[in-house]
Amino acid sequence: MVITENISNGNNLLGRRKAIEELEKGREFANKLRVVISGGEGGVDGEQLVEKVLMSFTNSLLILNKNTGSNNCDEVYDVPSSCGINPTKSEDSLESNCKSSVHKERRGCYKRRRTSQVLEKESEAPIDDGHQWRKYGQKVILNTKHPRNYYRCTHKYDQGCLATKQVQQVEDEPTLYKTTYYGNHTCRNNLNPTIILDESNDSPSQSSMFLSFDNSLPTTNNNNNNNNNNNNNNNNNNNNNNNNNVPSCSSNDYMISSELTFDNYSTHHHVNALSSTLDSDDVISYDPSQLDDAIEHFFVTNIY
DNA sequence: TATATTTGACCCTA
DNA sequence: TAGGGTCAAATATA
Repeated sequence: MVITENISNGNNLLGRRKAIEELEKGREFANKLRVVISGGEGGVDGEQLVEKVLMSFTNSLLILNKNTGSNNCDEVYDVPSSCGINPTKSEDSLESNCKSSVHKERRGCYKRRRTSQVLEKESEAPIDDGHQWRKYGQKVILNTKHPRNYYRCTHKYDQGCLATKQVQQVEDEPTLYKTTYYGNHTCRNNLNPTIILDESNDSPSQSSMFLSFDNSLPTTNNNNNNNNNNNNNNNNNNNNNNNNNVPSCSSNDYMISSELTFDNYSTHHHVNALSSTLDSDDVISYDPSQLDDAIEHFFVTNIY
């Protein structure tokens, strides 16, 4: 794998070299995994390979993050204690729970989110990111012309997914919408890769996508769930023409922008490793011709 | 009928 | 204490 790096503040060459080694390992494991998946090689534990791949990527990111010296974005929201979440119940039945007198007394007992772990994105139109959102509020914000819209993940109650987003029209550019994402999607839909592709933009410089390397999310232990997820995702695909997933910022999340060419994409998307922990100016450019299909497939099918 | 949206109220945090 | 995030009843929609 040829990797050209433009990490402006990544002066730790040794660390970067290690990162590259880890990425190469990841590719190697992914290749083996591809063989396993295709049924060609018996006796090889696919789950172990997945874990190795994830470990390689995680190590790489740790190294890169270490080089950049930032450590933010470790936030996970607290679930409001007042509204006991029972995943076995439907959302509405849970909302009914929340409508109980006990809950009513605790109305508003939420914790205001801290300001970290956010991802902001501006787009010509409200982003259809592939997740199912439910609007729960609208608020006029001081000194703004347009109200701010509040959305939560549809699976907040049935799966305890705490991801939320806010959408607000940009004042200066009425055609622009600023979408701010908070929290990770923990719902099963999130097994789609966390990729934001703004295909509406012709200019590569305006397009970006977001990949999450968060290996804390369900992987091999949820094979059954994964299958279900695939079904869910298919359903979601039906519901969403532009199935872009919502990113959320964690220590393992990376913003990818336009310099990486995925063969499966008609447009070119460069890798601009803008992570929660990397400075926005930090760029890792990968030689597109060297990107292995298996890695790509891995990204698309397993990450986040 | 089920699900989603609207909107005023509630109340936590800066 | 004002502003902003969330709740939840009312309403709309499929």
